[in-house]
Formats: sequence, structure tokens, C-alpha cells
Amino acid sequence: MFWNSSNMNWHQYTAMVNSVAPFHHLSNGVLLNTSSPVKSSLLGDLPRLPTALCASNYFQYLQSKPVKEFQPTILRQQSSTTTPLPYDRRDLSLSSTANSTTYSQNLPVSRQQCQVCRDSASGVHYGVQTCEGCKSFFKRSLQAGKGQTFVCAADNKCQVDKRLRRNCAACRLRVCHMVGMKSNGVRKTKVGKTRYIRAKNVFDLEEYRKLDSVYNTETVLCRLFQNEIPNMIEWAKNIPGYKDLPLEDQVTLTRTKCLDMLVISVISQSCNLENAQPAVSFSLSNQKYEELLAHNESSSGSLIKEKLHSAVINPLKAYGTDMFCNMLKVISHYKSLNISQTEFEVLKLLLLTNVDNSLKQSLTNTELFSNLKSQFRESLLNLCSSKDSRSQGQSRYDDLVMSLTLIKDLGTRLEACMSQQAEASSMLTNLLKTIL
Amino acid sequence: MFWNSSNMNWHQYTAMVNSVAPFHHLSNGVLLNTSSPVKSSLLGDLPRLPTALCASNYFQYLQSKPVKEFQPTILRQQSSTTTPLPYDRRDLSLSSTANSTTYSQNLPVSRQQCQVCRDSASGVHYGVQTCEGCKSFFKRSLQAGKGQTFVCAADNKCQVDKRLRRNCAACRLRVCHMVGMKSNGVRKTKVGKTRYIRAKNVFDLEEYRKLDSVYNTETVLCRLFQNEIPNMIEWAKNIPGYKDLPLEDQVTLTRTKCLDMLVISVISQSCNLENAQPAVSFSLSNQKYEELLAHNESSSGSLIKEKLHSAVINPLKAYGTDMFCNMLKVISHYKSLNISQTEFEVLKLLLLTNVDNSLKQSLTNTELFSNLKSQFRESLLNLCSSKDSRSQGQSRYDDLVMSLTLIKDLGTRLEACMSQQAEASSMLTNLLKTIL
DNA sequence: CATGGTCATTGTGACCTC
DNA sequence: CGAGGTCACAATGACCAT
Ligand SMILES: [Zn+2]
Ligand SMILES: [Zn+2]
Ligand SMILES: [Zn+2]
Ligand SMILES: [Zn+2]
Repeated sequence: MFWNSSNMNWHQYTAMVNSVAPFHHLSNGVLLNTSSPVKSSLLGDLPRLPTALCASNYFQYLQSKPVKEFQPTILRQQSSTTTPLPYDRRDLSLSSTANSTTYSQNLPVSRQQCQVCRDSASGVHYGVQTCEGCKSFFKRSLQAGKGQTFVCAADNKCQVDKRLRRNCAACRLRVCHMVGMKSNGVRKTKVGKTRYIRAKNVFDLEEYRKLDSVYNTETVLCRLFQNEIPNMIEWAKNIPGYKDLPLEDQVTLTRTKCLDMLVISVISQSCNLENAQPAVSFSLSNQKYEELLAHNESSSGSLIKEKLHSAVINPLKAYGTDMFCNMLKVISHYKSLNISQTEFEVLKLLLLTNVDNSLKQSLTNTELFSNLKSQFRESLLNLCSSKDSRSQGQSRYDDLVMSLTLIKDLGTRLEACMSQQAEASSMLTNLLKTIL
Repeated sequence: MFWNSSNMNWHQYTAMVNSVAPFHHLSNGVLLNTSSPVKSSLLGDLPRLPTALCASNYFQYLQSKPVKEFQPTILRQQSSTTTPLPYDRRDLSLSSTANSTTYSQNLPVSRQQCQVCRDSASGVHYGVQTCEGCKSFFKRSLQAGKGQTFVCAADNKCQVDKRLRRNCAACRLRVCHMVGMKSNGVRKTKVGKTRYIRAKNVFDLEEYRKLDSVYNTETVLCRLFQNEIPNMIEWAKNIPGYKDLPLEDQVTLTRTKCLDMLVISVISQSCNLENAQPAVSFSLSNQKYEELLAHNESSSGSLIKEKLHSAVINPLKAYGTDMFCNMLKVISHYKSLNISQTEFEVLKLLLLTNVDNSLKQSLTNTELFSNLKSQFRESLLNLCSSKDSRSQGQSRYDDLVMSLTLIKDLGTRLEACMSQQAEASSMLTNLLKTIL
């Protein structure tokens, strides 16, 4: 719904936006207006979601970068013959030759790999496909008990793969928990029958709550982002005049601005929620929260869930990366402006066409673009002037335009978050390639 | 010079800004105008600089957080008596009791500490005060030769202190280089006389060039930031009407906006440099670069040095953190707008007063602030209108206001950088406290 | 006094036992 | 088949000889 705008000209478009303005819907509410040709969007309505994207697969996907391992394929027997040590089991050589022997080589990149570090797995341990190393690591962490706490030297976002897994125990254990490794109590003596069932491969709230930080607002926004891109592109296509731009320019604009657009959409959506006043839901009980979370785990654009999420799990975060608090501030700003949905829609357009000069020069049809841009600008000015008196209108226009800096700020922060969530950039490229 | 604006009313101020507009100065140029009562600023003129802030001290300062070590002060002899092992030298207990015995306890937090990890130092090793651990670590890295390369699992920004130094070898070695540790060749056999002189404690380019990334644009901006704050505050005090605001509001505004103000100043300064076209200095030879760097190491606001710096040292950076490229883009944008210094000055004022609602509510005198803000806004509108025709003026006004999103974007990125450079936030608080 | 070497201690992971 | 144990190996750092 959110990105929806059917084929019509500019005036029809603004008219529609006006008429649709008072139309609110919640993430877990029902869609009231069934007559309009809505294309459902994840930013509020949550249609059928590919459930394959659950926690384990998600992280597996994020970590599936082509690890460069051009091992020389020699000197394994070499070292053991030259130095006849009594034993040499461990492989800490960092250029090992041992793991190119999985029979289903590298076709889908996924099976037979350790879900934690992408090394070759030796079986299912503690509920998850892992390598010997991660198995032992998790075992030791269990044996050590609750006393030991690892600390990350960076931001709890360390890469965990075959060569780096020894660097940060905190992040390694975090990933272990994320992919669902569990002790299942101490092993029962000798029951040959129904043993360890495979872990459900879904976020487990109890496990999840043990984790510290990091994976909350940012993670969900990143995931949301993936799902929302197609809707955003569809929306842009239906902007009057946008399709007249050359295709390359459309792609350029969409690609450059998609993060900002995601942000402004979530913000405008949140402004419409009646119960989105900051700090209200913070008093909800954990039980209520779990109900809500269980009701619809998959994905939701509204900040309401995010807020609950943060309230329960999120402790203090690193300075400057707390997306949640920052978003609340911006929402409150817009609420104080008493902004209408119509104004939000036009602000979106302004934001989409607010490019710096270098980007503008790279467009193929600058003329057409500038026309479009000034048209949007004009539109906002008219909107402001019609409501209030002359000088009041100018003042409101200024307020609205200046508020875009806040959106931009959030977009930049989100970009930083995403860049740390592995290959968001290439992911984006691929997505856009498949869509257009 | 840059933050300079003497005591005068608003009209005098704009007049002065107008008259001073075509006045350019380079970082290594001479100051031409000696009659005006300029207060020199680091953002271009570089007066006497407290040279105490060199590389080593800087990192030492950044890392001087109050490490929470409430060691139980027992069980040292305990363990050696209960288990009569033949040897137990190393202290890996993580709650050691050994380092509260430095006789000059914790008065200035600085002396007798390892410059790398803040553990208690055992003397000067490889030219720098270090602990035994870091000494051995550096020794091994020398013995291993160039073959071995450490890789950081995060972003080459890991914290290095007593408990975390074992986490990331890459970052530990990086810090070793940063504080100036050197091999000085292999030790001469037996010369009892003039031996290792203490390292100069200044950035050494040769050592520095060995490092990968990270410490370039961002580091210098952070350092510049420290030095520039007082000038910024002085500048703000002289804005007509600003001193009429309550003192708390002044502090609030200054504190919230100082990063953005730093960014816009560097940008405007860079736009004035004749040779600041992007990608021009990239062709300079290394020798030329070293000359420039040697000429004035301490601090310089102009991007010209930054550009050289990056051109020589900076390889590709993490996505989204490359301040340098982003700044170049913005500079080029403003150059294409053909922006005047006067316009920049007013933009600065607009940026200073562009706060979100929550901040505005926290001000004590909202009325006064709003008046000031609209005054600034008016001023820019007049400036634009006077130059061009009516509609042209509005268009330019829009362009300028929208361009503030670009500045905000840079500010946000810089904030992220600074937050990773340890305790920039508390540093800022202290600074502001001492000034006001 | 700083350097280079020594070696107990700790984390690791390939392999083994059950 | 997987949990738990084993132990060679690598990194670390307190201490020592020079
Ligand atoms: Zn693994
Ligand atoms: Zn980590
Ligand atoms: Zn140290
Ligand atoms: Zn690191």
C-alpha cells in the first residue's frame, strides 16, 4: 500500500494523495479499504512472505562472500615427513588444503558448511551444522559456565569465518547463538532413540534475549529493506513524469536514493500510527511483547514492533548507532509539525530528486530531470500556500524542506549500519538488476 | 580567521561578510590583510599550536578511559601454593593484581603506562614506553618478517587495552606502528654507548605509509575538531543576536551543531582554494607530498593537505566511511553552484539554527530562538533575490537550502567516525565545559 | 637499561572413544 | 551419528641472561 500509486497524471496523483491522506493502517490491523487497487506492501500490510529467510539462512547469506582460498595443495605430507612429530592433528596453517574435498563441491555454496564460520562441517553439533572447531568452542563455552564473559574489541560486528574466527570470541559465540546452537541440557546417558532434533532455524526469543545488542532495529531495517525494494521501484514508476526519464536515470535515482526513501516511508508510516507516541509502549510487559512478536514474526515496517523490540532487548548502544532513538526523535519532530500525509508524499518526491551535482551530471537527460524537480518543488510550495497565509506558507515550506536534513541524517546512519551487515551493497545491485 | 566576526549588529555583520567575501587564503600561504582585527584560526591560518598534541599523546589521550579494574588483591600466592607448579610466570588471569603498584599512582594517568595498551610499562622498548607483552608482540612481528599479515575481523578500529589486546593482532600491530615503535635494524653486537634514542613521538611518514587505511581523513578531522572548537565558540558569540540567547541555549546549540559547523567550514574553505578542484593533486609526486607535510605537520583545516594525504596513503576504504571522497563530491557540488563566501556565511547560520523539535523544546527561550532563526532565513532569501530575478532567486534559495542535506550527511558520517575514535563525546563535553 | 631468548599457561581443533 | 575427552600446536607474556 505504501508505495502504491497507480498510473495517472500529476494532478490526479496529488488528488489521490489528498484523498488517501487520512487512511491509516497498523501492522497487525486489518486493511479496511478493499476497493482501491492496492498492491500490498511490507511497509505495513505484510503479505505472503518467503519464509525461507529465517535467521540462520539470513546470516548464512550475509556471510557468503567468496572467501579467497587459493590453497597451494601441497606440503601437507611434507611437513609431517620432514619433522616426524609424534602427533600433529590440528590444522592452524591458514593455508590448509583439507576442505576442498566435500563431494557436493561449491554448487549452492550452502550445504555441508559450518553455519558459523563457513568452514567445512563435520556434522550436526548442538543442533546446528558446524565444524569441529566451532563445536569445540561452543563446548568449552558451556563448560566454563556463566562466569566467563567475552568482550569484543570492536563493535560486536566482527566477521566470523575460517581465518578470522579465532580473533573475537565474543562475536563467535554470538554467531553460535544466532544460528541456534543450544546445550539441550546435559546429554542423557544412553538413549539410542529420539535424540537431538534439528534446531528449528528460526529466531528463538529466549536465546535471542541473551545476546547483548546490535541485532535489533538495524537488523530488522536491513531485512525490511530487502523486501521493500521492489515496492519502492514500483511506486517510483507510477510517479507522473518519472517514466519519461531515461531508464538509466531512473535506475540511478532509485539506486542512490532508496535508503533515504525507505527511511522517510517508515517515518511517515509511524507518524500515522495513533499509538506511536514515543515511550508509550515501553511500559508493556514482556509477555505482551512476546505475543505481538509471535503473532507476526516475519517482517513489519511499522516502528511499533521495533519499539517493543528495543524496549525489551536493546540495552544501551554504541554512540551514534542507535537507530531507534534517532528515529523516535524525528517522528516526534514531524508530529510536532502536524504534518499531513499529502505533505509527506510530496516530501518524498523532493527527496527523490534532491541529488548533488556530481550525480546530476551523470544523468543522461539533465533537462528533463530539472523540470521534474522544479515541478515537485512548485507543488510543495502551492500546498503550503493554499493552507495558510502567504508568509505562513513560506515558513512552513521552509520547515518542511529543512526537515529533510533529518531524514538524510537517518539515511546516512542506516547506510553505515548496512555496510557493516556484510554485502548489502552487492545485494542491492543484484536486486536492482533483477527487477529492472 | 574563519570563525572571526567582531562585535557588530546584524547589518554591519552582513556588510562585513560581503566585503570579506573575495578574500582567500591558503593553508601555507601568507595572511595578506593585516589591518583587520583578525583572530587567527586553525582552519586555514595555523597560528601557534600546542605541539604537545602529537601522535603518541593523542592516542594515549583517546584511550585513557577509566578502565574498571577492581582487582580482589588476593589469591596471587594462593594459586602458587595450592598447585606447586614448577613455574608460573605469565599473568593471563584477567583480574590481575600486579599493576596498582606504580609509585606515581593515577595522578596524570599518563606516565609509566604502555603507550599501546595502557598496561603498566616496563621501560622503553623499540623506542616507546611499552609493557612486556607489547614488547614481545612487536619482537615476534619483526622476527616473523614480512611474510605474515594479520587481518582484522572488524574495521581496523579495534580497541587495544589490557584485556582486549589479544583479540586483534592486526590492530595491535597498527597501534604499535602508530605510537612509533621501530626495529632500528638488528641490534648492534655490543656497543655500550649511544644506543637507542627515544623515538621522536611524531608521525613518521615511512612507518605510517606501511599502515593500511583508516587513519587518514577521519583522524585528521577528529584532531582538527579538537583544536577548532574554541574558535567556533568565539565565532558564534559574535553573531549578532546570538549572545542575547540564554547561556544554556548557546551551549546546547553549539554542542549539538559543532560537528556540522566544522564540516561546513572545511567545505567552504576548500571551495575557496583555487587549486581545490578534485583529482588535481592526485598526480603530485610523493616527494612533493612529503615536502608539504613536513612544512606544517601540526594541523591544517584546508582539504588540500587531506587530499594529498589520501592520494598517497589511502587505499580503498570501507563502504560509506570514506570521508574524503564524500567531501570532494560536496565541494564539487558547491563549486558548480558557484557559491559565494557570503552565501556560505549565511548558510552557516541557517545550519546552526536548524534543530529538530525535541531539541527546540529543550531550549529555555524558544521565542527568541525562533526570531533569530527566521531572521537568518530572511537574510538568505534577500541575498538570493537581490542577485537575480524573483523566480531565479527562489530557485537559488531552494538549491542552497537543499544543499544543507549534503552537509548534514557529512556531519553524520563524521560523527560515526569520531564515535569510533574512542571517547570523542566525553572529550567534547570537557572541552565545552572548560570554555564556557 | 634495552634486547633477545625461555617456557609455563592458555586457547584451539583434529581425532578418538563411547 | 554426536557428545565429550584428548593433546599437539600456536600465541602470549613474565622473567632472565647478556
Ligand atoms: Zn565453524
Ligand atoms: Zn567482535
Ligand atoms: Zn602494552
Ligand atoms: Zn582489529
